[in-house]
Amino acid sequence: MASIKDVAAEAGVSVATVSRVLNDHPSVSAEARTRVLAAVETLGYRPNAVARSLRTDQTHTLGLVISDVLNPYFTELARSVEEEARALGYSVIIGNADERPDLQDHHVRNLLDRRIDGLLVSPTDGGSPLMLDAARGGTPMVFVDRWIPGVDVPVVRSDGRAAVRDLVAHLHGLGHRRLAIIAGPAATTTGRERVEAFREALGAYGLELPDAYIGQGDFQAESGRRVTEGFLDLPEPPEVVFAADNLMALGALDAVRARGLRVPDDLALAAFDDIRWFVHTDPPITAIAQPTGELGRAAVRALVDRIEGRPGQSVTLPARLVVRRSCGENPTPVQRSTT
Amino acid sequence: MASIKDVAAEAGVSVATVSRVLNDHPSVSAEARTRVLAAVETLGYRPNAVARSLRTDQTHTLGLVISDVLNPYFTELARSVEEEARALGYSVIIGNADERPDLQDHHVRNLLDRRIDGLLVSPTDGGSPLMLDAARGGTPMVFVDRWIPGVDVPVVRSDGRAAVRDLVAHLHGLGHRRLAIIAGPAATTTGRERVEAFREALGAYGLELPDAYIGQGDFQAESGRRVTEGFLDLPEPPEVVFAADNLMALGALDAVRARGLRVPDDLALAAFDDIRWFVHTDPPITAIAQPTGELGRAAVRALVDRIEGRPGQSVTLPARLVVRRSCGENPTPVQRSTT
DNA sequence: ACAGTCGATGTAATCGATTCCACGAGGATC
DNA sequence: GATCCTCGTGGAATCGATTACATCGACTGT
Repeated sequence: MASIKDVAAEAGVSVATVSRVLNDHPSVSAEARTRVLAAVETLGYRPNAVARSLRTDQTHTLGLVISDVLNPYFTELARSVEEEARALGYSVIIGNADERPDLQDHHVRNLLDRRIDGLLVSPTDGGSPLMLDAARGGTPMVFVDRWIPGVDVPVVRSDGRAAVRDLVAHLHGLGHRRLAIIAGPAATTTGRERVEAFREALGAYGLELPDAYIGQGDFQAESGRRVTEGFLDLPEPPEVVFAADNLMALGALDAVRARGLRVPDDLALAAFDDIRWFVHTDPPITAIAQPTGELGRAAVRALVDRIEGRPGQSVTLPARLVVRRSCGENPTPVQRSTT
Repeated sequence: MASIKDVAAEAGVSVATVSRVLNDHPSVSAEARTRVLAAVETLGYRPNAVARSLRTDQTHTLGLVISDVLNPYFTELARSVEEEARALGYSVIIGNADERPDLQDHHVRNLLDRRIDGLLVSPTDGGSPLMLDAARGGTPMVFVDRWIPGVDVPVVRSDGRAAVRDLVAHLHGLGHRRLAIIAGPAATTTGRERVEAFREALGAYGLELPDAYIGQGDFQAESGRRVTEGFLDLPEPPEVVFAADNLMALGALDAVRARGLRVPDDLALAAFDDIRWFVHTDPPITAIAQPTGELGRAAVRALVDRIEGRPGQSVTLPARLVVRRSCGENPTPVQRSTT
């Protein structure tokens, strides 16, 4: 592969001049510029990004560590992140943690070794030593969706509190009184927050959230299935299950189906995170939708701000309830005004 | 960030010795090794992968350019690719082409500039000049799922012919005679092949595939919706629609639903690529399942073989039909023996 | 006419690693 | 006791870019 020296030789100039042309530095003669450009063309030369990064100490690359690529919420997030990053002149390297802290650490380390300019993380746990060091250390960082408390890093996320209240209002209106939740890992902020928001919303109606109605999941489908089976085995099973993400909702559907039961007649179902398939499931699933694309874009903007020396804002956007038929028929149209 | 020089100073040895310890070169004294390791520990030193790559001309990185991250088939592929690559000591950088040739070229160029060790591509088109150059040029390359004919690059893919025959047998057995297909772009191999396989299979039953029953899609949901609407507007609409991927099947569902029609009574539906949600859609969707994980792993093995100087085999694995209820009730269990 | 300025260019240092080569000490061989 | 290896080590070149600094010619202003 041709290097800058080859181009310089071909054009009959020094490597400095070639570099100047490539980075369009002002003081290059038109003459030299055309000769260099011609040489670049004939040799099919492309600058070596590795060498360039070593010298400039910039990779123009963002690292994105997401919790699970198989979760449509995170792929949508990843897509919007890449899109916005590209628009701002950055590439993105994605690391998939599969909800495993060890894998998450592996990717963070790998990205740091590659000297990415900044890191976008949706942490799967409360923060390993490595993650905390990275956050405190030099690398610009932004949390997206989930975050780690007590660390001075901007957070871009969505607030589901109001939407959860709307959901509970909807469920209560349909006559449901025994409401259960499939929670995410307590080590994650979204794992805890969604339970708390649910409990608070229930409280407003004088309802309790007994421990038996809090199933411990891990944001993966299999745990949703397992927890739902547990609920169904209870002497007094819940009337509604609220899954804290879409994959656990899928697992819940598997469990209900395996028993030959029906949603919503035997068990109503709602989920956090809306995905396109929820429109076509049997029945269509009531869900809380996050402004995923906007979240991804805002996160990139915040990170690039930090990288380029500007402050870098935390952002919180509201989620909203999308009512479908999985919690009961003839739903009262409870929608929040925010779009 | 600490460099190898800092470590050398801290340990009281030369950088050469530090490098030897880090790459466990045999001729280093136990004494020096422990001193270096201690210095590494106290400084929290991590080798700069950029510098290392520049010197060794190896990045231990694979590029993966996929057609669409929002397509669950490709995310599953990406996941298995990353998994196998990690097991073999490589990282993966994913580029999402969104089914757009220009974006695909952007990512290929970007990956080449980063001097990745090898490239895994599922091309969105017949091959841009850049792609062809890359294939012929030095970079080891392997095609996965889709490929470009006439280029000497190993191909790892799945053969759906037998499964499509099974599908048509199933449909014919249910009494369907007017069968339509939502095709992928003619510029992609999978776009063409699936139509051809379908046509051939129909031929075996003396059925035609008229042009009006071939809808041109682009593997995205919106095109599936549009094409299906066209089918429904025909004076003699088809009885079955076979979508060449899962996203176009989603679009077809949208279209059917928008008209207040029902699957399979008003229109039967089948899809290429099986996904977990197909079990829970209304009705569950009959699909052709690819051994996606195995495909990804085989592709990585082939690519790493090439990178490390071994031949690099093409691999073709069979797909299989999974019958559900979207083509009609009481299905004859047509299953191929292969798992 | 001469000093000063400016624009274009080249030389060389530099980024952080790897690795060839030379060198010195110590042990084995005769 | 001289020679020859072997082993551990350090110095320095190298990878492919960027960029500070020096140089040189031409032009300008007085």
